[in-house]
Amino acid sequence: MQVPLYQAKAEFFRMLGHPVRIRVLELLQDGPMPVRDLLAAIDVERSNLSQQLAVLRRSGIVSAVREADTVVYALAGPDVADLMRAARRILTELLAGQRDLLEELREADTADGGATSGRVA
Amino acid sequence: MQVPLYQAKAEFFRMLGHPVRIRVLELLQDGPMPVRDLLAAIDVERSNLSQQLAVLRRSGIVSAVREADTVVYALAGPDVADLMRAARRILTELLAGQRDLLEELREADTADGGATSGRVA
DNA sequence: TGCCTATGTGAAAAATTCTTCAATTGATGG
DNA sequence: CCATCAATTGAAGAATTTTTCACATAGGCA
Repeated sequence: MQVPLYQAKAEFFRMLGHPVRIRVLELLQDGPMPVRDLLAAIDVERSNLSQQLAVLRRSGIVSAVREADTVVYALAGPDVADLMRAARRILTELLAGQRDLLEELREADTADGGATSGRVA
Repeated sequence: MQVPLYQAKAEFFRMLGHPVRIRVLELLQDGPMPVRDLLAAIDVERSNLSQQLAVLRRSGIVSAVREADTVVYALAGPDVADLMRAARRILTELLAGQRDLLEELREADTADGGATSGRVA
Protein backbone atom coordinates (compact mmCIF):
# COMPACT_ATOMS: atom_id res chain seq x y z
CA MET A 1 0.00 0.00 0.00
CA GLN A 2 1.92 3.04 1.31
CA VAL A 3 -0.19 5.98 0.20
CA PRO A 4 1.69 9.30 0.05
CA LEU A 5 0.64 11.55 2.88
CA TYR A 6 -0.65 14.35 0.70
CA GLN A 7 -2.91 11.88 -1.00
CA ALA A 8 -4.26 10.62 2.31
CA LYS A 9 -4.94 14.21 3.24
CA ALA A 10 -6.75 14.87 0.00
CA GLU A 11 -8.91 11.80 0.51
CA PHE A 12 -9.64 12.91 4.02
CA PHE A 13 -10.85 16.33 2.90
CA ARG A 14 -12.81 14.85 0.07
CA MET A 15 -14.54 12.62 2.59
CA LEU A 16 -15.68 15.79 4.34
CA GLY A 17 -16.82 17.40 1.10
CA HIS A 18 -20.51 16.66 1.16
CA PRO A 19 -23.30 18.66 2.81
CA VAL A 20 -24.99 15.68 4.39
CA ARG A 21 -21.74 14.33 5.77
CA ILE A 22 -20.90 17.72 7.22
CA ARG A 23 -24.25 17.92 8.93
CA VAL A 24 -23.86 14.46 10.39
CA LEU A 25 -20.48 15.34 11.83
CA GLU A 26 -21.85 18.55 13.26
CA LEU A 27 -24.80 16.82 14.85
CA LEU A 28 -22.58 14.14 16.35
CA GLN A 29 -20.50 16.78 18.06
CA ASP A 30 -23.25 17.05 20.65
CA GLY A 31 -22.97 13.35 21.39
CA PRO A 32 -23.96 10.01 19.86
CA MET A 33 -27.18 9.87 17.92
CA PRO A 34 -29.32 7.14 16.37
CA VAL A 35 -29.88 7.13 12.65
CA ARG A 36 -33.53 7.90 13.23
CA ASP A 37 -32.67 11.28 14.72
CA LEU A 38 -30.11 12.11 12.07
CA LEU A 39 -32.74 11.33 9.51
CA ALA A 40 -35.23 13.61 11.21
CA ALA A 41 -32.70 16.43 11.41
CA ILE A 42 -31.19 16.36 7.97
CA ASP A 43 -33.69 16.34 5.09
CA VAL A 44 -32.26 13.54 3.04
CA GLU A 45 -33.66 10.21 1.86
CA ARG A 46 -33.13 7.35 4.23
CA SER A 47 -31.11 5.43 1.72
CA ASN A 48 -28.97 8.36 0.77
CA LEU A 49 -28.21 9.01 4.41
CA SER A 50 -27.10 5.40 4.75
CA GLN A 51 -24.76 5.85 1.84
CA GLN A 52 -23.21 8.92 3.34
CA LEU A 53 -22.92 7.25 6.73
CA ALA A 54 -21.14 4.40 5.02
CA VAL A 55 -18.61 6.85 3.60
CA LEU A 56 -17.98 8.26 7.06
CA ARG A 57 -17.70 4.80 8.56
CA ARG A 58 -15.26 3.59 5.93
CA SER A 59 -12.99 6.51 6.68
CA GLY A 60 -13.15 5.67 10.35
CA ILE A 61 -14.22 9.13 11.49
CA VAL A 62 -17.41 7.77 13.03
CA SER A 63 -18.38 4.48 14.61
CA ALA A 64 -21.71 2.74 14.64
CA VAL A 65 -23.19 0.47 17.27
CA ARG A 66 -26.40 -1.44 17.12
CA GLU A 67 -28.72 -0.90 20.09
CA ALA A 68 -31.83 -2.98 20.06
CA ASP A 69 -33.59 -2.01 16.85
CA THR A 70 -31.68 1.18 16.08
CA VAL A 71 -28.11 2.00 15.12
CA VAL A 72 -26.31 4.70 17.04
CA TYR A 73 -23.52 6.73 15.49
CA ALA A 74 -20.76 8.59 17.29
CA LEU A 75 -17.61 10.48 16.47
CA ALA A 76 -14.63 8.15 16.64
CA GLY A 77 -12.33 10.79 18.12
CA PRO A 78 -12.64 14.07 19.94
CA ASP A 79 -10.56 16.17 17.57
CA VAL A 80 -13.21 16.68 14.97
CA ALA A 81 -14.45 19.78 16.73
CA ASP A 82 -11.03 21.42 16.35
CA LEU A 83 -11.04 20.77 12.67
CA MET A 84 -14.49 22.23 12.26
CA ARG A 85 -13.48 25.28 14.22
CA ALA A 86 -10.39 25.82 12.08
CA ALA A 87 -12.46 25.37 8.96
CA ARG A 88 -15.07 27.80 10.18
CA ARG A 89 -12.39 30.41 10.82
CA ILE A 90 -11.03 30.22 7.30
CA LEU A 91 -14.43 30.00 5.76
CA THR A 92 -15.51 33.11 7.59
CA GLU A 93 -12.54 34.94 6.16
CA LEU A 94 -13.20 33.69 2.69
CA LEU A 95 -16.86 34.59 2.78
CA ALA A 96 -16.08 38.01 4.19
CA GLY A 97 -13.60 38.45 1.37
CA GLN A 98 -16.26 37.60 -1.16
CA ARG A 99 -18.65 40.04 0.42
CA ASP A 100 -16.06 42.78 0.19
CA LEU A 101 -15.33 41.97 -3.40
CA LEU A 102 -19.03 42.09 -4.13
CA GLU A 103 -19.32 45.51 -2.61
CA GLU A 104 -16.38 46.77 -4.61
CA LEU A 105 -18.06 45.53 -7.72
CA ARG A 106 -21.27 47.23 -6.75
CA GLU A 107 -19.52 50.53 -6.09
CA ALA A 108 -17.48 50.27 -9.23
CA ASP A 109 -20.31 51.53 -11.40
CA THR A 110 -18.12 54.46 -12.26
CA ALA A 111 -14.32 54.24 -12.51
CA ASP A 112 -12.84 50.84 -13.02
CA GLY A 113 -11.54 49.26 -9.75
CA GLY A 114 -8.85 46.61 -10.20
CA ALA A 115 -9.08 42.99 -9.13
CA THR A 116 -8.36 42.30 -5.46
CA SER A 117 -6.98 38.81 -5.75
CA GLY A 118 -9.16 36.93 -8.15
CA ARG A 119 -8.28 36.35 -11.76
CA VAL A 120 -4.79 37.04 -12.83
CA ALA A 121 -4.59 37.32 -16.56
CA MET B 1 -27.88 33.43 -3.51
CA GLN B 2 -27.65 32.67 0.22
CA VAL B 3 -25.99 29.27 0.34
CA PRO B 4 -26.67 27.28 3.52
CA LEU B 5 -23.62 27.23 5.73
CA TYR B 6 -23.19 23.46 5.71
CA GLN B 7 -23.09 23.57 1.95
CA ALA B 8 -20.45 26.28 1.96
CA LYS B 9 -18.45 24.12 4.32
CA ALA B 10 -18.81 21.10 2.10
CA GLU B 11 -17.65 23.09 -0.91
CA PHE B 12 -14.72 24.36 1.06
CA PHE B 13 -13.58 20.88 2.00
CA ARG B 14 -14.13 19.63 -1.49
CA MET B 15 -11.89 22.41 -2.71
CA LEU B 16 -9.17 20.97 -0.48
CA GLY B 17 -9.80 17.43 -1.66
CA HIS B 18 -7.17 17.05 -4.34
CA PRO B 19 -3.56 15.92 -3.92
CA VAL B 20 -2.07 18.66 -6.06
CA ARG B 21 -4.07 21.36 -4.34
CA ILE B 22 -3.00 20.05 -0.95
CA ARG B 23 0.64 20.14 -1.95
CA VAL B 24 0.33 23.66 -3.25
CA LEU B 25 -1.17 24.83 0.02
CA GLU B 26 1.53 23.07 1.97
CA LEU B 27 4.29 24.57 -0.09
CA LEU B 28 2.81 28.03 0.23
CA GLN B 29 2.90 27.75 3.99
CA ASP B 30 6.62 28.49 3.80
CA GLY B 31 5.91 31.71 1.96
CA PRO B 32 4.93 32.90 -1.54
CA MET B 33 6.18 30.92 -4.48
CA PRO B 34 6.22 31.35 -8.24
CA VAL B 35 4.44 28.85 -10.42
CA ARG B 36 7.75 27.71 -11.79
CA ASP B 37 8.84 26.43 -8.38
CA LEU B 38 5.51 24.81 -7.62
CA LEU B 39 5.80 23.05 -10.91
CA ALA B 40 9.28 21.83 -10.09
CA ALA B 41 8.17 20.58 -6.68
CA ILE B 42 4.94 18.82 -7.52
CA ASP B 43 5.12 16.31 -10.38
CA VAL B 44 2.10 17.39 -12.34
CA GLU B 45 1.62 18.62 -15.89
CA ARG B 46 1.99 22.33 -16.32
CA SER B 47 -1.52 22.74 -17.57
CA ASN B 48 -3.03 20.59 -14.87
CA LEU B 49 -1.27 22.66 -12.24
CA SER B 50 -2.78 25.77 -13.77
CA GLN B 51 -6.22 24.21 -13.51
CA GLN B 52 -5.74 23.34 -9.87
CA LEU B 53 -4.35 26.78 -9.13
CA ALA B 54 -7.44 28.22 -10.76
CA VAL B 55 -9.61 26.20 -8.38
CA LEU B 56 -7.70 27.55 -5.40
CA ARG B 57 -7.89 31.10 -6.73
CA ARG B 58 -11.61 30.92 -7.35
CA SER B 59 -12.17 29.86 -3.76
CA GLY B 60 -10.09 32.78 -2.59
CA ILE B 61 -7.74 30.72 -0.45
CA VAL B 62 -4.72 31.86 -2.43
CA SER B 63 -3.87 35.00 -4.32
CA ALA B 64 -1.72 35.44 -7.39
CA VAL B 65 0.41 38.39 -8.37
CA ARG B 66 2.29 38.88 -11.56
CA GLU B 67 5.96 39.78 -11.10
CA ALA B 68 7.81 40.50 -14.26
CA ASP B 69 7.41 37.37 -16.31
CA THR B 70 6.33 34.99 -13.57
CA VAL B 71 3.24 34.66 -11.40
CA VAL B 72 3.70 34.35 -7.66
CA TYR B 73 1.15 32.61 -5.49
CA ALA B 74 0.59 33.12 -1.79
CA LEU B 75 -1.85 32.03 0.89
CA ALA B 76 -4.60 34.60 1.22
CA GLY B 77 -4.84 34.23 5.00
CA PRO B 78 -2.69 32.96 7.82
CA ASP B 79 -5.18 30.46 9.23
CA VAL B 80 -4.55 27.76 6.72
CA ALA B 81 -1.78 26.33 8.84
CA ASP B 82 -4.19 25.79 11.73
CA LEU B 83 -6.53 23.89 9.53
CA MET B 84 -3.77 21.68 8.23
CA ARG B 85 -2.60 21.01 11.74
CA ALA B 86 -6.09 20.03 12.89
CA ALA B 87 -6.46 17.82 9.85
CA ARG B 88 -3.12 16.18 10.48
CA ARG B 89 -4.12 15.41 14.04
CA ILE B 90 -7.29 13.63 13.01
CA LEU B 91 -5.64 11.94 10.11
CA THR B 92 -2.95 10.58 12.37
CA GLU B 93 -5.58 9.10 14.62
CA LEU B 94 -7.43 7.60 11.72
CA LEU B 95 -4.35 6.07 10.18
CA ALA B 96 -3.22 4.72 13.55
CA GLY B 97 -6.67 3.22 13.94
CA GLN B 98 -6.36 1.49 10.61
CA ARG B 99 -2.97 0.11 11.53
CA ASP B 100 -4.38 -1.29 14.75
CA LEU B 101 -7.27 -2.84 12.94
CA LEU B 102 -4.88 -4.38 10.48
CA GLU B 103 -2.89 -5.95 13.27
CA GLU B 104 -6.00 -7.32 14.88
CA LEU B 105 -6.93 -8.90 11.60
CA ARG B 106 -3.47 -10.38 11.26
CA GLU B 107 -3.58 -11.85 14.78
CA ALA B 108 -7.10 -13.11 14.35
CA ASP B 109 -6.01 -16.18 12.44
CA THR B 110 -7.42 -18.22 15.27
CA ALA B 111 -10.49 -17.25 17.30
CA ASP B 112 -12.80 -14.75 15.73
CA GLY B 113 -12.32 -11.20 17.09
CA GLY B 114 -15.32 -8.90 16.69
CA ALA B 115 -15.43 -5.74 14.60
CA THR B 116 -13.94 -2.66 16.22
CA SER B 117 -15.99 -0.02 14.49
CA GLY B 118 -16.16 -0.93 10.84
CA ARG B 119 -19.14 -2.52 9.20
CA VAL B 120 -22.30 -2.73 11.14
CA ALA B 121 -24.69 -5.13 9.53
C1' DT C 1 7.49 44.14 -34.88
C1' DG C 2 8.28 39.21 -34.07
C1' DC C 3 9.88 35.62 -31.24
C1' DC C 4 10.47 33.35 -26.84
C1' DT C 5 9.35 31.90 -22.18
C1' DA C 6 5.80 31.51 -18.60
C1' DT C 7 1.14 30.80 -17.53
C1' DG C 8 -3.69 30.47 -18.28
C1' DT C 9 -8.09 29.00 -20.70
C1' DG C 10 -11.76 26.29 -23.13
C1' DA C 11 -13.52 22.14 -24.30
C1' DA C 12 -13.83 17.06 -24.90
C1' DA C 13 -12.89 12.64 -23.00
C1' DA C 14 -12.04 9.88 -18.87
C1' DA C 15 -12.81 9.03 -14.14
C1' DT C 16 -15.16 9.63 -9.91
C1' DT C 17 -18.98 10.63 -6.98
C1' DC C 18 -24.10 11.20 -6.07
C1' DT C 19 -28.68 9.89 -6.16
C1' DT C 20 -32.19 6.64 -6.38
C1' DC C 21 -34.59 2.27 -6.35
C1' DA C 22 -35.25 -2.41 -5.47
C1' DA C 23 -33.79 -5.96 -2.74
C1' DT C 24 -31.61 -7.54 1.85
C1' DT C 25 -30.42 -8.07 6.72
C1' DG C 26 -31.49 -7.81 11.80
C1' DA C 27 -34.23 -7.43 15.55
C1' DT C 28 -38.83 -7.55 17.61
C1' DG C 29 -43.60 -8.81 18.45
C1' DG C 30 -47.67 -11.68 17.19
C1' DC D 1 -42.82 -18.77 11.24
C1' DC D 2 -44.46 -14.41 9.42
C1' DA D 3 -44.96 -9.50 9.42
C1' DT D 4 -42.90 -5.29 10.37
C1' DC D 5 -39.81 -1.51 11.41
C1' DA D 6 -34.98 0.26 11.11
C1' DA D 7 -31.08 0.46 8.48
C1' DT D 8 -27.91 -1.13 4.90
C1' DT D 9 -26.46 -2.74 0.31
C1' DG D 10 -25.78 -3.18 -4.79
C1' DA D 11 -26.32 -1.41 -9.05
C1' DA D 12 -27.63 1.89 -12.84
C1' DG D 13 -28.01 6.39 -14.48
C1' DA D 14 -27.17 11.34 -13.65
C1' DA D 15 -24.07 14.78 -12.34
C1' DT D 16 -19.57 16.55 -11.19
C1' DT D 17 -14.66 16.63 -11.29
C1' DT D 18 -10.13 15.52 -13.43
C1' DT D 19 -7.13 15.18 -17.04
C1' DT D 20 -5.43 16.45 -21.33
C1' DC D 21 -4.62 19.02 -25.53
C1' DA D 22 -4.64 22.75 -28.56
C1' DC D 23 -4.72 27.43 -28.45
C1' DA D 24 -4.55 32.07 -26.24
C1' DT D 25 -2.28 35.88 -23.58
C1' DA D 26 1.31 38.50 -21.18
C1' DG D 27 5.83 40.28 -20.62
C1' DG D 28 10.54 40.75 -22.04
C1' DC D 29 13.95 41.27 -25.44
C1' DA D 30 16.23 41.43 -30.02
